Amino acid sequence: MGLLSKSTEYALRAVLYVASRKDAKYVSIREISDELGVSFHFLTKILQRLTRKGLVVSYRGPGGGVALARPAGRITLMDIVEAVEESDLFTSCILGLAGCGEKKPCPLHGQWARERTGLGKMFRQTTIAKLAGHVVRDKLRLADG
Amino acid sequence: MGLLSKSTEYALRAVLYVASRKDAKYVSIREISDELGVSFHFLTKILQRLTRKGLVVSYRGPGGGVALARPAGRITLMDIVEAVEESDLFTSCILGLAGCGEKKPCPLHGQWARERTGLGKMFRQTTIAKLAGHVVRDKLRLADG
DNA sequence: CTATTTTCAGACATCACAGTCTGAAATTGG
DNA sequence: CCAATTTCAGACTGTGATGTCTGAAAATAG
Repeated sequence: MGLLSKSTEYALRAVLYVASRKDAKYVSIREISDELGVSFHFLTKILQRLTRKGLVVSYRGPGGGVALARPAGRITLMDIVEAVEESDLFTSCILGLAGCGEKKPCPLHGQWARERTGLGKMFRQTTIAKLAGHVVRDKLRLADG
Repeated sequence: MGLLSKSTEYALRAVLYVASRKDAKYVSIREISDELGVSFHFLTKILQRLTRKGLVVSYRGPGGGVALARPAGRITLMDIVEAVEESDLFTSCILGLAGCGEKKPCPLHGQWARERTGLGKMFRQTTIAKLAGHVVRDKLRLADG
């Protein structure tokens, strides 16, 4: 099992792509799906979710597309993950036990809680701006290959 | 998305349960599924996988059931995960990009690689014996509630 | 040998995620 | 107004993980 769902992977890649071309006003979903090599219609649904959540703004018609709703430096990975992913990786028990916590821990609770905290910190502290800058400077790819 | 699949969660809980009752020679799958509160038939399939992989030995007939194939101190969480889980969480790209690695990293590669290493260490260094001991000593539960 | 208990094996059903398709609504440009 | 472009909306299908069911095979006890 991957850490993130396909939907979340695509959402992150799409947002990073948009951020990495901040010269453009709106970036069309068709361009994004072509560049990322993913299904146009599927990506459309995912980006609509981000639009409804207010992370992205969209515009219809020629020259339209999507753009970030706020500066990339104020959007974190966690913002995207929470908007798309439903199950909460950062609070649930690694053995899937309901009610696992400090009071009634599962045998792995302590160790998993530590790892989970580190992961959460990474997602909360990393901004789209930082990664998009990384992409532009080092010419990193957002597609397979 | 959870970190582990349901199958892997059940496998870990079942193995921990068996290890925590090391007085018994064989523990029947019926007893395990009752104690864990999971489907008997589903758990049977998962334990058969562990049997085929050589982590567990089984015996049919009255008084039969499953037992650990080697001392719990020589079975790690990683052993179980690798036997049940197919996709490899500990080597794949967090954005799902094929060919992501040190040479052609995705923008998140560095950060994810660090977290991933910590996770892998936890799974590789933690033995069933340690956790089962934890369960027995502190009377921890392996079922919901 | 017979009946019971248990794992083994595989078919089948169910469900969520992933992906496809068609058409409506909005916007632009001529 | 008209045609083209693009997002929005939702129905539909495919696929793999999850879960259920039935019966065979092995072992035990009487």
